[in-house]
Amino acid sequence: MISKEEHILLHAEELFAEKGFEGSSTREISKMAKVNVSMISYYFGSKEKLFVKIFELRMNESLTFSKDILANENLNEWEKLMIVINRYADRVKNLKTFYRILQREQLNNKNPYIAQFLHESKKGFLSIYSELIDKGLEKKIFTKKPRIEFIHSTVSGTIFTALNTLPVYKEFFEGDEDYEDQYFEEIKIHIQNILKHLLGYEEKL
Amino acid sequence: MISKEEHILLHAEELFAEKGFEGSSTREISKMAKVNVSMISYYFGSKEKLFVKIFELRMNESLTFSKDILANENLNEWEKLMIVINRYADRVKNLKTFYRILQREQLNNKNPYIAQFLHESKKGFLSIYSELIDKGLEKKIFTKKPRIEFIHSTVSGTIFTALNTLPVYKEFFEGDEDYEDQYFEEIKIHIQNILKHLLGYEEKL
Amino acid sequence: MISKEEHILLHAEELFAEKGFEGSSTREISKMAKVNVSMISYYFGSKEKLFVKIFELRMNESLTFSKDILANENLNEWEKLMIVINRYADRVKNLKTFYRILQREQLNNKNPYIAQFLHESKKGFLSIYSELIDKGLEKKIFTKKPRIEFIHSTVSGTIFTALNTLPVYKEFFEGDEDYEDQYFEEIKIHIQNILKHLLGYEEKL
Amino acid sequence: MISKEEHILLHAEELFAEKGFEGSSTREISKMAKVNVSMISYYFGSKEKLFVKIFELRMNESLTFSKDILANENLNEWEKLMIVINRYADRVKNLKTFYRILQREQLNNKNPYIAQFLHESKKGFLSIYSELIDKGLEKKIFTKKPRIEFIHSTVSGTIFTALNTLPVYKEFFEGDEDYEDQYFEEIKIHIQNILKHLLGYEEKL
DNA sequence: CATGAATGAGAATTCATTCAT
DNA sequence: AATGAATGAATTCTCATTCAT
Repeated sequence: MISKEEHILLHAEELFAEKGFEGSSTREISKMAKVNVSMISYYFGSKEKLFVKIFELRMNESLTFSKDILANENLNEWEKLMIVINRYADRVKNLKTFYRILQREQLNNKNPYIAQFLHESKKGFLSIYSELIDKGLEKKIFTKKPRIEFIHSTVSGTIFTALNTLPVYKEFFEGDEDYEDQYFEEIKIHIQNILKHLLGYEEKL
Repeated sequence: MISKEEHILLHAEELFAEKGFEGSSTREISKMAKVNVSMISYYFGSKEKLFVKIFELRMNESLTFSKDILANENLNEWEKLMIVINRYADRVKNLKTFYRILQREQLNNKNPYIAQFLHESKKGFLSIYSELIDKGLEKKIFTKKPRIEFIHSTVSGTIFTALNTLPVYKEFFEGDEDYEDQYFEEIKIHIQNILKHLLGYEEKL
Repeated sequence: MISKEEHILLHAEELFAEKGFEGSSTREISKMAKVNVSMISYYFGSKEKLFVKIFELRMNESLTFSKDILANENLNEWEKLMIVINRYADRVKNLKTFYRILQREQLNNKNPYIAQFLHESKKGFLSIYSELIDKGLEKKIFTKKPRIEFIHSTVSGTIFTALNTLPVYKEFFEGDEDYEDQYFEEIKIHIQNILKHLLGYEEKL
Repeated sequence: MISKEEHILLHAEELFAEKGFEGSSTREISKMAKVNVSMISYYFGSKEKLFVKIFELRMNESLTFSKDILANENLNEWEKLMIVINRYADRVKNLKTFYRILQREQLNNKNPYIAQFLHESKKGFLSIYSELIDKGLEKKIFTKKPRIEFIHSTVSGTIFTALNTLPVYKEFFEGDEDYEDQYFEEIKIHIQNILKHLLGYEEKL
């Protein structure tokens, strides 16, 4: 059974994704969640605190996301990198709603708490890429040393642009109903292909 | 000499970039532009019309953007592609402010006029990529046929993510004051590198 | 105990009667009703909806007004006609405030909903007059057949002009404080007198 | 050749008739008259002074209206009364626009100058009716002495209600395009008929 | 714990008028 | 004498939040 609080939160996430923070009114949230307006202040303190709560919820879900992978001794660096990126792509696809909010917030830089969050999260990815690539080079799995920023810009950028532009792609290429799912699978391979090239990685037989 | 109308428009662009459409109040715009609040309605009709005006202004600036390049008979497809992409990257860098607004509007889909604009603009890029790549393949300049969507996702995504994440990169890699300009020059080469790989293009000596 | 909503409505009616819709500001209404300005939007949605609400309230009060009289088998057509007109005159006198608004709205034709309302209401009176006079002629109670429009113009016109011009009459003829009440009683007899003449009706002994 | 001032005035009259004083903005007036907004303040001082100017213009046109008739020794009182009333009806019909404004202003009582004007005008009619009826009774042309207020209420009321309700009449009785002109001619006879009855006047052969 | 009526600050816009030219 | 750009007061309405129950 879902709690009333969570119920509000999920509807709020949806509305924030669609209309942004300022564009979403507490009235509309409360109408969608079919609760009284005052419930938002009651449960979360304020509209802004509700917003932050959504962030915390989703971000915490992915906190332990990569640590275990990095620590796994049965995987080599290329495999680890692929798992991190594939999981990331899946996550973005599955939490479309939330990642819309996140992208907007990246542009906003308004709420300092969230800004900090995003900042750290990005630095986290940069560290992971740094560590994996350095180790891979040491082990000679990788033969080229690219700028980490480029890796990040291309990986994240490709995933998010794919997500945001999908409807246009679908129309332009007259895709069927499975287009989206297929596209997201193939884009992982596309990224993998690019990374192989950038890192000079050769799959062994 | 800059007109009062243009003066307001430029300040509005800045604020919209920073806080979004809903997040920017006419009061604040007028305060920034040091004019009376009513001037916005007076010159533009409404806050929304001002917003659209900014769009029209910037988009019209880039209307004839690519047509002349495609028509140029002295360039081969690879060269054309590079020029289109490099110009795009430069433009995004130079009009940072506007492209923040544009990115947000991509997420919003609220104003139907602007939504249409963006939609067409994207389809325009897809056509250009399609045409150039097909011709390049015909002429055997390119040896691989990638999905056009992938090209678009990666090119646009890399540029925009670079733009948005630059402050984080700068901090993480302790970049100096020239970091930004250098980064934007190098990212063009990075994209070029990826495209060479994806298209199977080999530079002739 | 009167509700806050009704309280606002009554004060608004008064102000609308005095100054018209456009001439009455929400601020002034709220000041008169001693409530916060936002209460008007809160309770009624908008100033205009409040206005329409007043109309609906007063018009609904008089909906069943005439039907029961027309159906009464113990009254002849002359008696029915007199009751309809006398009730109308009384109503106009008792709801002076509302009928000021109504008269103005007749001149305005702005709000389509209200325009429709008034249109139907007038057609209702024309039907009643038509029916009663035709039946009265059939039964030979009436001996002359006047144009229904004339009956309507004269009956309604006399009542409303009396209402609007009363202060002038009172001053001109130096009426005492009972002048108004007496006048309204006598004007009913005056109308009756005219109608007897127009319909060729002879009271039987 | 019409002056610019008069040009504005006529367009303003039209708009005031349609939307009332508060409902008509100087911008709209200026747009209708195809002049700059500031012209209204420039020529008339203010919107309100323009409004009063319209009143003065139309009222002055009818100032000498009745005096000459009353003084005419070749007409008896009944004939004079008929001329006064017929002219009034014609005037109301011909200056529909202005009389819409006037009727609204009767309900408003806002501008004290205009209120005074209307007050005096009505008292003027009451005097004329008084004088003519008293003299007619002296001369035994009239055999009944009605209340002057009733005469006024019925005459003015019938004319104005006819004017305002004509569209409804036309629809209800499916009148053709000449309906309005015919109606206004017949209503004069209708009023004459009523007055004969009220004054006990018998036409001599 | 939960509600919903009520609040007042702030939003965008329209308005009549003024002022420099 | 005439213009039109510019003004700031006032308008209606929406908003997040509070408070009594």
